[in-house]
Amino acid sequence: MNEERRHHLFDELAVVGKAFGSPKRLELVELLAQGERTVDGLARAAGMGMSTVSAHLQVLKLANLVRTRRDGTKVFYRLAGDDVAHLYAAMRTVARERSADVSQALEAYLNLPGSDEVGLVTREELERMLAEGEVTLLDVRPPEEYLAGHIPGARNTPLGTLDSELAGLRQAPTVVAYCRGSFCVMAHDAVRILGGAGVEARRLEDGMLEWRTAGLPVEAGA
Amino acid sequence: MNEERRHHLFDELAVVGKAFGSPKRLELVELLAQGERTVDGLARAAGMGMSTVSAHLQVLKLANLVRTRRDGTKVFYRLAGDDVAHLYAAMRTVARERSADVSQALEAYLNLPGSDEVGLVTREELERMLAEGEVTLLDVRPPEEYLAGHIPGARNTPLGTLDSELAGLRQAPTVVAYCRGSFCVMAHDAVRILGGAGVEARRLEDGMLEWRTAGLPVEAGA
DNA sequence: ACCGTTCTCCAAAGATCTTTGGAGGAATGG
DNA sequence: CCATTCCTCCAAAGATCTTTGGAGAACGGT
Repeated sequence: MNEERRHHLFDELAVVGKAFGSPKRLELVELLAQGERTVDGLARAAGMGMSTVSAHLQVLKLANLVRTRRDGTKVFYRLAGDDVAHLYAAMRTVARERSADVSQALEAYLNLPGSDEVGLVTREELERMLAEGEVTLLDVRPPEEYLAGHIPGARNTPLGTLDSELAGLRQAPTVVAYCRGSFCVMAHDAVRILGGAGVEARRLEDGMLEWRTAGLPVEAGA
Repeated sequence: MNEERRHHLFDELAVVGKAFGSPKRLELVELLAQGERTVDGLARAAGMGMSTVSAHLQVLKLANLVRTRRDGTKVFYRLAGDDVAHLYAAMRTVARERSADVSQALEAYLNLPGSDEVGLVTREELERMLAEGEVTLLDVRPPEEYLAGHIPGARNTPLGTLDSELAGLRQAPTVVAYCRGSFCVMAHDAVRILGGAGVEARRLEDGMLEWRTAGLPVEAGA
């Protein structure tokens, strides 16, 4: 009779755990950590079918990890709070530090051709550089994510548009690129592309997710 | 070709998530957070079959969340590190704060007859009381867990033995009881039992798990 | 009212997870 | 070297999850 209640408690707790137990759902959380998105925005970005995305979002919603907002025919999903982003980030960190499989998979994903880890910039360094105004900060994520929130002072230059920015960047002071976070490949790609075109660029060691969870200021809109 | 690598990364990450996605496994993690245990120690404490426990432990091991140590014919399992206990605690907190179902299930489990939440003691208060030596601190967990680590200065008085301690406790200064943590019912029961026998006891607001993850000193053995 | 858009819900097939008893492996002690 | 203890592995049944296409609901525009 009390045993039952304990089981019920852990059953409910497992609902939250299960929500983090599917790769597809984790991809969605990773995207939602960048800001709110519509269902088909997510489907498009993650390369999944709409029904599939919707089903996974229901699971996240049942676990109270996401909330929704309706605007016309569109439904926007967002994380239910900062604590959810924190939890996701914590899980990622534990996974990466504990599991050799995770860290290998991460390296394989990020270091596609070969390692180019010269000139990493820490958050603290970046803050200092921004305060002194001696940095060109590039947010290389897709525009929607930039609009939903970016580091104050950053300019949105999605990967596809980098080519047309080369001329300007050649004369710029220190160029620093960032993207979603430490599980995101875009800033790696950007630094590689820029380097190949003769623009020396450095990379922020992590990204927007970590910037947010560190409680640093975020700017939204253009 | 790169898409594949991303999927592989999230697949690996989900292995860790899935490990937290089963109620039985969460019960085991809750027990392991108190200290190392043998397989059948866990089976006994959680009321599960040995094969079942062993299977769940393999899942946790595959996710690198637990480690094993062999002593004779026995195999001891323990959490792989403090970060795992932290992650579990963080998940519990998010679940409790976000999900009404979890907090209701928790209340139903803890407040069995009715609420008796008078005289909660915070960690800070307890530290002060311990420093001034004006407290009788009761660890009401089973002996194995007490031996594996307890708050310095605590005396082990498992629930079943409380009756025989009543005489002594009536003369003791402030009595404070604690158990595993905020999802554990034993300290609630202890305060209720003591109160019913005319011993005024207070309860530490959480328990050993939170004490540990706060980085406070832990004493092992007798 | 009707249509197009966006999303949710449903049903069914396929995949994965959980539980179980029992066989088998590892270590110990006689 | 045999018996015992403690644990892991195996196989199979049952339960649960995931994915899918398509029906249908909510909404805005015409």
